[in-house]
Formats: sequence, C-alpha cells, structure tokens
Amino acid sequence: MPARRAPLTRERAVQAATALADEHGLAALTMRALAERLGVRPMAVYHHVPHKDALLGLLVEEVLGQVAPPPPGAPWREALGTRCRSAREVLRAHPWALVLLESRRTPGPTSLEHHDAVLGTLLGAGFDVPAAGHAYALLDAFVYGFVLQESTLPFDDAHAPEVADEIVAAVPEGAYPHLVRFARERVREGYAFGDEFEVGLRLVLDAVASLHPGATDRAGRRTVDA
Amino acid sequence: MPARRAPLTRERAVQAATALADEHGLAALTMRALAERLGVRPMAVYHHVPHKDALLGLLVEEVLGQVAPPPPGAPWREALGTRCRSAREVLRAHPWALVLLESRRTPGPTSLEHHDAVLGTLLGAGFDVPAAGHAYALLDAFVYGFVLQESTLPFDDAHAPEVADEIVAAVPEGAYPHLVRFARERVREGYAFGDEFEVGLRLVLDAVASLHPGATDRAGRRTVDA
DNA sequence: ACCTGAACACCGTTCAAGT
DNA sequence: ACCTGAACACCGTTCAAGT
Repeated sequence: MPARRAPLTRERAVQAATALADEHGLAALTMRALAERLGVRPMAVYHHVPHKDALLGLLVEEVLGQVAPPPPGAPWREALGTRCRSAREVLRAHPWALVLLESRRTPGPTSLEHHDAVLGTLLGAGFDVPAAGHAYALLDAFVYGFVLQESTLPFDDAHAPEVADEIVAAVPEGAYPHLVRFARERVREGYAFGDEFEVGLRLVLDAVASLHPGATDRAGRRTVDA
Repeated sequence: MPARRAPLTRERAVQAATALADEHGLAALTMRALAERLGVRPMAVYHHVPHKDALLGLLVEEVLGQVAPPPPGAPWREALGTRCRSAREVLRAHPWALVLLESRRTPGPTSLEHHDAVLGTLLGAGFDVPAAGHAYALLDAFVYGFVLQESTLPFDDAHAPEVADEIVAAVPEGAYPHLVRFARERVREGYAFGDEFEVGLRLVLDAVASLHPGATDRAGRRTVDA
C-alpha cells in the first residue's frame, strides 16, 4: 500500500466510504477507518466534508445516481420497468443505502433529477397528476420494500433449501404448520426469493395501468373517475 | 425521579429502550442512557441481556408482536387488509424498528407466529403454495416500503403545503418541471402522502386476488396457470 | 491550502469486586 | 443473586499547530 496516492478529494472520500460499507457493512464505516483506507490521518477527511452526516448524505446521492432513469423514448410500462429493475439492482448491491434513506431529510439534486424523470414519464404517458402520485408511491413502496426484505433474508437464494431444512428441523412438533408446509413444498424445490421481484413488478405495473385515465375494467367501464 | 422503582427485569429494559428510541431516535439509545433511564448503573443491564445487539433483537420482536395478525374468521381480503393497516400503524409509531429489521438475521417466535398466521390466511382461502408466496412477498414489500417512504418524508402531512412552496421557491427557474407541477397542482391542495396507503393497499389486494386459482381476467380466462 | 497531534466527551464491553 | 467501579479499546469532533 503506497503511503499516499492521489491528493484527497471529496470524490475519493465518497468512493472509499462506499467500498468500506459494501465490504464490511455500515458499522465499519468510521471516519477513522475511512482515513486509514485513504492513507491519511482522520482529521484530513474533515477538510472535504463538514461532518460524518454530510458524508452519509453524499453516499446516498452517489448510490441513487447509479439508478438508471426511465429511458425517455420507451413506452411508459417498459420505461418504468427498466428503472425499477435498475433501482433494485443498485440497492441490492449497496443495502446500507436503504437504511441511510431513513435518516436523510432533504434530497440532493441527483434524487430530485431522478424523481423528476419518473414523474415526467408518468405525466407524459397521459396519467393525470393524482394518478401519477398514486403510481409513484406504489412503485417505490414496492421496490424499497422488496429490497428491504431481500437484504434481511438470513440466507442467499442458493442456500435456501439447506437453511429451510434446518429451520424446519429446529421447530417444535406441530408449531408454525403453514410455514413448515411452505418450506417443505416450496423452498426445498429451489425457491428463490429474488424471483418474486419480477412477479411483483408485473402485478404492480398492472395496477399502475389501471390508474390510467383510459383504462377500463373487465366490464368495459372506466377504472378511474373523471 | 425515584432512585430505584421496581427490580430491573428484561421486560423493563425493553420497555425503557423502546420509549427512548421513540422519543429521541435510535442513535439516542445507548446502553448508558438506557441505564440512566432505568435508574441503574450501565453494567446492571448486562445482567438481563447479553449485549446490545440482543437487546435490539428483543425490541424488534416486541414491536412486531404489536402487529395484529389477520383475524381468523374474516374473508381473506378483509383479514389481510386489517393486518397490513395494523403493521403500518405500528411501524409508523416506531420507525426505528424498520431499520433494525435489516440487521436481524434470525426471526424470533413472535415473528414466526405472525408469518404463520398470514400464510395460514392465504392457504386457508384457497391460494396454492406458489401463489401464497407471491402474495406475501408483494404485501410485505408494499407495507415496508410505504412506511420507509413515509418515515423519510421531510415534512408531516399537515405541513406539506408550506414545505412544497418553499421547495418550489428554492428551485432554479425551469428545473424539475414535473416535480414543480406536482407540488403546485397537488401538494398545495392539501395532498397528504399518508392517504396513498389506502390507494396502494387496494391495488395490491386486487393484485393478490388475481393470483387466486379461481380468478379470471376480463375475457373470462383464468388468470393463473394450473 | 492542506494536513496533523493532542485532547475531549462520548461509546460498548471486560473483569474483578462489592452487597 | 444482583449490582457496581475502574478500565480498555473504540467513536466523532474541537482546536491550535505544523508544512
């Protein structure tokens, strides 16, 4: 490890902090550990960032900036599907970012730009303002909530069957009958929780479609009041 | 403040820790602050809980235990609506619990019992095992994600109009046109983000219904493959 | 302009000791 | 059995000082 490589910048601090959190978790991201990784004394970081909280805000912006906005030309359903899949991938790669969201008060320009693009896709596709609000709230609730569940799982998809077996074996006879049934019939056969993302996304996009002013129900009646 | 009230118990420690996190946030919940609130020296808490991480696990269980399970007799849609509304209320009252979920590896008996009841409601209503898995993943993604968004908002619903005005005023001319339009047309008129919960829940329950083996689409074809 | 050393007020947790 | 005091290895951050 070289004594000092490039001059310390805010950008380099953010990169190193991201890598630290990715590799060892958010708890391992201390100002002191970050400084060491940067080959610098702890106080040097404070010359580029006022305090740790500001650094965390930059991390959130950095991660959200990696989420692909909905491609402008595409039909709304495809465009939103692309951006939701991208959001899930990015947040799965940096699960600590979702936790930081909770502590962030004011969004930065990157988040605002992204939100504006999503809203623009909906409004441009003919959704009215209230429907766009419903759609956006639902889409992001699904994506955020799915990633939260995914990052909470005590196993990765590959090891699900073994873990399910262990859990079932540890449960008292007769307890949690439905969970046990689910584990026996579903998880053992290679169930991957991650696969539920596409299932859910399709349903959520169907739901969004039903909010479109032009949508009709199965009897041909308009789904949304004018 | 009395010098010492009741003898210290694990139960009292969990109650005090919950109150501390509710009132001052998760960061204020330190072993030392908790001890002071309990009228005891820091190390006394360790006699009832092996370490802080175990205490946090107990907090999560305590909060999840407050979520009403789906009432057994009711039709599935009503039963799941009740439990989702309850989950949202409880998690909104203790937003730090959602963050702790991420760090929890193995669920306790309270969570397992709850999950079993939800799964039982779905299976008892005639959903097959794969459909129950889809439905559960979607429902909880929605509830968790909604609460996460809700707790991240930089304003409560009552002050949304003022905050929206400030934000719009602060934005550079011509930037974020769709966000500005949304703020102008929707937020100003008393838009409450919290109201999106019922809208989204209805759509999500509709989506779940479409997973039922008996469900048909608008052309009368079965929605789900056999 | 950029980085540093020493210090302060905190953490969670250990261990041996008190009652 | 239950609680304590002192100590250790950490935190984030201040301030005055170095180059």
